[in-house]
Amino acid sequence: MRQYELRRDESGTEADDGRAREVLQGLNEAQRTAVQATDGPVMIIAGPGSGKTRTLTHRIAYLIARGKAQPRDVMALTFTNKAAREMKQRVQQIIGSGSARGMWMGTFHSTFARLLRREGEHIGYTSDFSIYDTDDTDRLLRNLMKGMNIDPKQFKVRTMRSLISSAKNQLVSPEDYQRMATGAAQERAAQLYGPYVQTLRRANALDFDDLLIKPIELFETHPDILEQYQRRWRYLHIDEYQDTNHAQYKLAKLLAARHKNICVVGDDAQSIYAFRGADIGNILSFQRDYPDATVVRLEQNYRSTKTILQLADSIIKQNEDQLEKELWTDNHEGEYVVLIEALSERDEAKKIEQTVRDLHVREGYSYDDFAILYRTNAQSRSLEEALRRGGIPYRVIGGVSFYQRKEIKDVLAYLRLLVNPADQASLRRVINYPTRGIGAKTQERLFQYARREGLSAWQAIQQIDEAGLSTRAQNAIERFGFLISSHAAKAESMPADELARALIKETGMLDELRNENTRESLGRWENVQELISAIAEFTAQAEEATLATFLQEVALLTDLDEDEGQGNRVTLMTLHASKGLEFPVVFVSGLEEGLFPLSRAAQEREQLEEERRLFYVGATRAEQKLFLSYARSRFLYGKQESAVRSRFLDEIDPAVVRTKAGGPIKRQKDRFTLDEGDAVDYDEVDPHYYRRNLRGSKNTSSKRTRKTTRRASNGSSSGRRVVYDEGAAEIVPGVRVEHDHFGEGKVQALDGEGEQMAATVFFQSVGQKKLKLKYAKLRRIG
DNA sequence: AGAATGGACTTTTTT
DNA sequence: AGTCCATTCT
Repeated sequence: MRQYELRRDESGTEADDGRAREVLQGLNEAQRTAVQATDGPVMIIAGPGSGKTRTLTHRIAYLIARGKAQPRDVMALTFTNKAAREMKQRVQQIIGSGSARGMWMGTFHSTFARLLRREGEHIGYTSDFSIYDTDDTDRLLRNLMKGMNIDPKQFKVRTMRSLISSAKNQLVSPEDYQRMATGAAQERAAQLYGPYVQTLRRANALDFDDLLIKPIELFETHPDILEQYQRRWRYLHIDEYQDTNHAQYKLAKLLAARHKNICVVGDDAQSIYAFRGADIGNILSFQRDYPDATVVRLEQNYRSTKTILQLADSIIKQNEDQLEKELWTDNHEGEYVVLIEALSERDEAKKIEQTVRDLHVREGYSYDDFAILYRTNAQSRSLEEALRRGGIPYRVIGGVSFYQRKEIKDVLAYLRLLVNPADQASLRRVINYPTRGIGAKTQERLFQYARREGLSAWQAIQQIDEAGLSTRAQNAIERFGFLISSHAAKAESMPADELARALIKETGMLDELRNENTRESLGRWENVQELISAIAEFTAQAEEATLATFLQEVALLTDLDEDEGQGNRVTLMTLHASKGLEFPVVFVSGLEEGLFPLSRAAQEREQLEEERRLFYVGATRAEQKLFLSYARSRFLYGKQESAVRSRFLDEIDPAVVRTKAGGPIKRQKDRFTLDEGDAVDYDEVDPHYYRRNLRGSKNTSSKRTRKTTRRASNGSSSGRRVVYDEGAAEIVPGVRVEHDHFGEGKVQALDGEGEQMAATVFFQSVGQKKLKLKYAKLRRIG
């Protein structure tokens, strides 16, 4: 594509028209309509693989090419930082380098963090505020709960956090929430909400929700500032609009109110973040908010084969809530979608690994053509093991990312404390790490003293001699105070990376890691070094290159933002993380009841529909080949559990799916009929049945329906599933065995390893016995 | 103060 | 299996 110089002062000339025409090249009719609708509100309803981000990008380029807007008039809000980066690069590719300068592109969170850096002082935040992630807020909440005698066993911290979070997102104040809270959990959350907000405030800290609601507060209390930004951002673009929450919706509305040049892109069928407060209603009601909106549908799919699209369509058709949309593609028919059936999660992983290897060797796919998707992060383990065994390079996205690692968070906490001494969460985190003689008791006294005197913890440290502590404790605290303040004093004169290095060195963290001298501790040591390089790199090239900015941006980074990166590797990630990506070959694994859909989600229609959309998202990541897999038993939470394959497999169009052997797939209903011939109805089966513990038969659910009781007790018939595993002993829970003395019995459970392996067996003659396999000669029968 | 040990409990997705 | 907690040991 030809490059253009940006000529700011010649907008509207013929040359610019030519440039604008070029921006439209390679777009289909619908995409062009969306690009050219430059005035007023626009909603683009776009299916997967329809080039929606591309359309948005070209629209921005078009606005500039046509002279409708200067780069600084444009704002684009994306789902990930990476998406923003790519969009910026694309715009520059299309209309010339440097042409995106001054554009605000980024996620909602990073964009409004930036805004608060500039304007936060108007509502009482200095620009070096700390951003608390869920780890920090959970700690903080746990402390509050302790102080208020709320039992964390009865009311989980994460539950409290998410209740408070949704109240915040709904813009409900602590006072109002106290009034409207119903039920024990909500009432507790209402109790915590006020103190929680105050603690954050005192710490000059913001949580993720604050990054959105504080700007709203700012705009509502300072109309002049709002107007200034309304004037500036004349063109507002929002990608993945179906995943915006109420606060984001409100922000968009405020900013667009003046010019109404708001362009949103989204797909209601891909809304998968309701648990985080995303409101699918935002996209469904866009036309109500902007009655004169231009609505464009992007229905042509450029990504997937006809077969894959047909499968995806058969999934999403099952949902009641959706906007009308007819997806189609010019692509090839493609191959059947393949269902991989496995006996255990190890077996599943092995079969996936073999398939990857096979396609790599026989069909020449490169490793980065593959993505393996799963519902929960815990599932990556067995897949990783299989890939490692097979010598296939891979990378895992999500899970514990670099900036979530303990050693990194520790260092970051030190640095945050330097920048923002009010930051209480960080102070608590590092005050006694590495251990320096400030134990729990001393800390408690310190915080008590601070509270009594109405001081921040940091202020209390400054005057610790008045706190009446033992000399030893006092000295330890003074030393810690000096450690922080002496380095904070150097912050002005020293480059951030050097400062970080000096501080870390003096804390003794590095020595401790080195002395431990294990592979893990050396890895951690390297991570810390890497962090210091990252700080150096950031300060060398960022626009606002302060340590505070670094810390804020780092808090908002995700694994997804990482560059595709080095090397040719298979990608492993959750279905959620796969949003917006595409791969030639995709595996959707773990299609089992209770896992996908998750058992909690299967209860209510709305949640079940979200799971189904998640399946839809996963399936539509695939360009050429799609594999679905499930295992008949799975090792979860320390136990081997049996599993029934997912109801989603029954919902998909059987005409496009084949088993690995090439045969048509059998429907669940055919396989798991009861003796009487009744078909299995998912709604009637106790969900616990699916995840019944095969070992230890005691804790089977008491709330089984009549049908399932009958089914569970009827030994060898079609409903019974038994755990097998390749290479595993013949003796596994569920099999019938024979013993020289006791006769026939059934294995209930296995435990211990190697020599110590013992089986709990129920014998008809003598009842339950626990026998060491080494001594008892058990023979498997049947 | 801090390390070591044992028991209870886990059971989702993430900006 | 891993984590968090309380208790006990050093």
